[in-house]
Amino acid sequence: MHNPSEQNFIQQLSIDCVIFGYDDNQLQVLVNKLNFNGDFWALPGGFVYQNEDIDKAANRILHERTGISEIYLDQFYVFGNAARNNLNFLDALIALNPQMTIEGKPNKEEYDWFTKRFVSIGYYALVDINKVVPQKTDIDESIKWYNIKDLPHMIIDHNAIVSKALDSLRLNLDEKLLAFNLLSETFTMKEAQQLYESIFDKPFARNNFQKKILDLNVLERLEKKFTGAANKAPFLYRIKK
Amino acid sequence: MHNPSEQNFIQQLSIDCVIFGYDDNQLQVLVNKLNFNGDFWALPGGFVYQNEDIDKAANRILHERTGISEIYLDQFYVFGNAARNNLNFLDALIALNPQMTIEGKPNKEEYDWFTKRFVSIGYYALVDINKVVPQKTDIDESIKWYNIKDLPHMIIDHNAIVSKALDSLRLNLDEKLLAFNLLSETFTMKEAQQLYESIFDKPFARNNFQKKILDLNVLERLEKKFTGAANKAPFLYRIKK
DNA sequence: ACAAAAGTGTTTTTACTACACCCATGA
DNA sequence: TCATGGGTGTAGTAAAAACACTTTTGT
Repeated sequence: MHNPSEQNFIQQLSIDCVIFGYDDNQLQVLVNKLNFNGDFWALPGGFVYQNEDIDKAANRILHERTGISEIYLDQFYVFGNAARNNLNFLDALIALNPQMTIEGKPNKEEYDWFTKRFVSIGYYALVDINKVVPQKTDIDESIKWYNIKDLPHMIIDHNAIVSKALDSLRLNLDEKLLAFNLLSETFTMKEAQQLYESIFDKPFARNNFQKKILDLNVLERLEKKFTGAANKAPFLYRIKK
Repeated sequence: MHNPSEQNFIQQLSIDCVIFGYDDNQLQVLVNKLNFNGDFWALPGGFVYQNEDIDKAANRILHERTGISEIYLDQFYVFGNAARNNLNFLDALIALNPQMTIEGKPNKEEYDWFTKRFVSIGYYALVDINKVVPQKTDIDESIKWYNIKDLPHMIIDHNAIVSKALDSLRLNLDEKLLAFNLLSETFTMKEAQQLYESIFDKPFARNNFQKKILDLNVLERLEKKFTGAANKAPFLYRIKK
């Protein structure tokens, strides 16, 4: 685990990323499991270099974890409760990881920075799940997509951060036409509808949905997609360039 | 000027407050003029104690400057460009304030913390301008209300912070019914309309505005307000408890 | 021919806007 | 009685939701 003070990071400031993907008709969130004994999950996050814009830092973290850049990314909230520190997490960690102690006590110097209170800026990203190869860092045992309705219990307030990210996504969805970032380059209207339904967790009327989306005037209709099913083949769409 | 590192503040993190009031049919913003030679204006701001929630810190800063608490307060954005520091400000300051130098150079130690890059959390507040007695701190020469259309040129990105705050206010206005925080406890429909018109900088139709606001079902109608004018007396309204 | 799912058109409802009228008030 | 501004009702318009029908596809 890196000591941010050694790396010219801003102290006590972190960035947490809620990376949304879409698969299996459900919203998915990228979560890593930490590389310690015990089950500790966390959102991908990081710190801000002294000479780095916070937006750049969020992009860097995202690129490290997903391998892609030029992804949609939006700052949505700052989590800054005074109680927001890693003390509980460290206690649980120490109990299960005796190698982290010296004569039964945690190595105070090494973990001092880490147990301080952190103010964390929340960013959410929307990515095409097929273009992403999740990347572990050295503190991760694994990094995987989890259905947003079935997330593990994460450290600190990371579950609450996901909730708030989803609220912000819903608010900004229509305004910024950003849902399509979650789909592959071409998609059918039904896929778009199912995506919207999974984000808002409610059904939409098929015909009215199509009308509403096409009236946005941002999609172009391509060829039909023949699936072999015994029914009318749907058109494929793509975002207008 | 306080050195935040001496006061157990989180380093390189600040809070800037856009305090909105309403007077003279126009939105007003509380701005202080700094207590140095030269014309330096800044938004009321401050820092976050190690053991203090960021929301509490914003409330504390607001209370210091306005004397009131339980005011509407909302975090709206984080300003975190790497170039966001006080170097330009300090240069201008030094040029006009020779007493701040030692043998022609600024006292490096004293201003070191101050010239670092700061990440600032923006909060906006809505206050009843009549209940506020603006409070100077020791770094202020004055603190005054300025018409939002006629703000002075402020340090760093403070003018941009006000713009962003106004955008957020407009977006949240209907949703959170918070405009009425800017009015005194009882008000006429015309006053409410003029407030909305000043916030959105456009006219509303009188009858439709009344219908829309009353349909929100958050106001109760009180007695009439007789002004002595030769016309029908308007009703007073108050937010339902 | 049939079921399934896609495309499209029509009606209904709702919300918003524009226009119009009447009423209270004090000079 | 008059001008002024406030309250309210109604008609028109546009957007959203509900309903209905037709077309394409492979078995």
